[in-house]
Amino acid sequence: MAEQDGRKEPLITEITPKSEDFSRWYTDLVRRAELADYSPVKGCMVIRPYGYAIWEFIQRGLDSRIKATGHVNAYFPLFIPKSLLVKEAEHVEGFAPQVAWVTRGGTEELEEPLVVRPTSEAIIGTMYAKWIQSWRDLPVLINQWANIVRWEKVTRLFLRTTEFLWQEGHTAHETAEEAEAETLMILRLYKEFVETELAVPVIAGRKSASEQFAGAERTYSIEALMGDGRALQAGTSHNLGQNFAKAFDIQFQARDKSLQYIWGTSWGMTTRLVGAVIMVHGDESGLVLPPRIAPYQVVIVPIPRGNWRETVLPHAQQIRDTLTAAGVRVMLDDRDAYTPGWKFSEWELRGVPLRLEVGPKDIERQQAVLARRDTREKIPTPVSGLAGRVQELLDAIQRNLFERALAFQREHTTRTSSWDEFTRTLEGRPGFVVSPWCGSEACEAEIKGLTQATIRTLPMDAEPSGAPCVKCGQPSVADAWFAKAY
RNA sequence: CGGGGCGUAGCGCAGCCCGGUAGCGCACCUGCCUUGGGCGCAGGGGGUCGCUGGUUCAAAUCCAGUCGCCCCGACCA
Repeated sequence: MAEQDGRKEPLITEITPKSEDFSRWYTDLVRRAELADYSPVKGCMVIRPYGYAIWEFIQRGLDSRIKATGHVNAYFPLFIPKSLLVKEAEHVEGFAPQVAWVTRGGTEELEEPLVVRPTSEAIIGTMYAKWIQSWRDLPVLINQWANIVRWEKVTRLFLRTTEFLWQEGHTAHETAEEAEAETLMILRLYKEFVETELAVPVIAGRKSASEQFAGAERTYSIEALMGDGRALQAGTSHNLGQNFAKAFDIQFQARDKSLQYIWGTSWGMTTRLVGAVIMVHGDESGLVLPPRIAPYQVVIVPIPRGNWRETVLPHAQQIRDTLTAAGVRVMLDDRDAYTPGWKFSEWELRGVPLRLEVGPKDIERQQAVLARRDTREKIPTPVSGLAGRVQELLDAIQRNLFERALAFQREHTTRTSSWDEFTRTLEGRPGFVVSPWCGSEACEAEIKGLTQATIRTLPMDAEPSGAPCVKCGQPSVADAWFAKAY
C-alpha cells in the first residue's frame, strides 16, 4: 500500500484502512473517534458524548423543519398492549419476528403481554380514535422523538442496533389527496434536510411493493450511496391510506354529515443518519464532519514554545472568544500532555472541519494558519477579519462535501437495459444500477437472488426509458434504481 | 438459522504443537526533556489465560463439555 509508492505510511495505524476493509474501517472509526461503543447488552450500543452531539445537531435541524411545517411534538408510551399491535394484520405480520415482549411486571405475570414499541402506529392510532370526532379536528400533525426496539439478528453500530433513536411523525387527514400531499411534502423535507445539513445527496422515490412498510398503502424513501458502493435507506415516508384508520377505528363526521375514516401517514428518520455521514464523507485519516453538524467546527491548536502559556495561549484564547462571539463552535486544545502533531492527527480523526494553528511565528505576523479537513489545504490568514473568513471556509467545506459526494454518486450510477451489463456491473459493489423493470415482484425477487441487488427506489420525476425489463424482457413500468443495500 | 474462525492486561497480539516462575506493542501512571504532522529517555502499575470438569507431581498449553464473540450466506431502518 502506502510504502510501495514511496510515500510515508498513514499516520493513523489504529484504524483499518478504508481501502482494505470498509466495514472494519467503519467500526474502528466509530469506536476510536468515540462516537459509540458496544454495550454489555447484545445488539445495543452506547452513544458517547461526541456521537450524541452529532445526533443533537441532526435533531435540531430536523425538529425545526418539522415544526416549521405545522407539526407539533408529543410523547407516547414505550409499551404497547399485544391486542393493539395485532389489530392491523399486515402490520403484526411484518413486525412479529422483531418485537421484544414484556410478560412480567415485578414478580407477577401480566394478564396481557406488552410489546416494546417497534414503531408507534398502533398506540398512536388508538389515541387518535379517541381524539378525532369531526372534520374540524383534522388534520392532526404530531411528531415524537423516541427510542424503538427491534430484535435484529445482525447488528452494526448506528446502522442497525436492537434499540435505536428516531423521530416518527403520525398524521391524520380528511382526504386521500391531503394524506398523499403530506407524505410527499415530508419526503421533500427529508431530502432537503439530509442534503443541506449532512451534505449527503439522496435519490427520492417510491418503494416497490416488496420493500413497502408493513401496513402502508405506499412507501417512499430517500436513498443514499455509501463510500463502498452500497445503498442506505436514509428516511421513509408512508402513506397509510385508511388501513390503520379501519384497524383502530379512527372515524370522523365529515362536512356532508357522513361518517368517514381518516387518511393517515407516518414517517421517520433515525440515528442511522450518523452512520451515513461517516460512510459518505470519511477518509483514510478518519471522520470528515459537515460543518453544520460538527460538534466543534474549529479546533485551535496552540504551538508551544518556551513559556507558551504566557506568550501563545492568550492569543489563542482571544481568537477562541472572537470566533465564539461570531457563533462558531470552537474547541481550544490547550492540553500540555500532547504535542501539536498528535493533536493534528487526533482532531482530523474526529473530523473537525477546520483547524487553526497559532504559534510564535504567526503572532509575529499577526496571522493564524487555517487547515481544511476536506482538502487538507493550509491557509495563512490575517487575524483581522478572521471570524468572517472562518465562516466563509465552513460554508465552502459544507458545499464541497456535498459536491464531492454527488460526484461520487454519479460516477457510481450505471444506466443499462442489458442484463449482461447489469450483472457485470453488480459484481463487486458498484453503486446504483438504473434499469427498466416490468413491475413484477417475481422478477424483482429473481434479480435479488441472482445479484443480491434490490430495488432501492422508483424515482417519481424521472421519465421511464420505455425499454423492455432488464431481466424478463416484458414491457417496463419504470426505471428502477437497483443496488446492494445495507 | 446454515458454513468458517477466535477467546491470554483497557486495546491488538505472541506463548499452546513439545505441560514446569505469563510475555510483547500500544494505551495508562511518575519524573525529566521536548513541542509547526501521532517526540525522546528513565522508572512504574495492571492479567484467577472465557467458563466447567477431567488427565497429571504440575495445565494458558493435553482431553471433554459449555458459553460468548467475529467473518461469510438467508431476514432487516
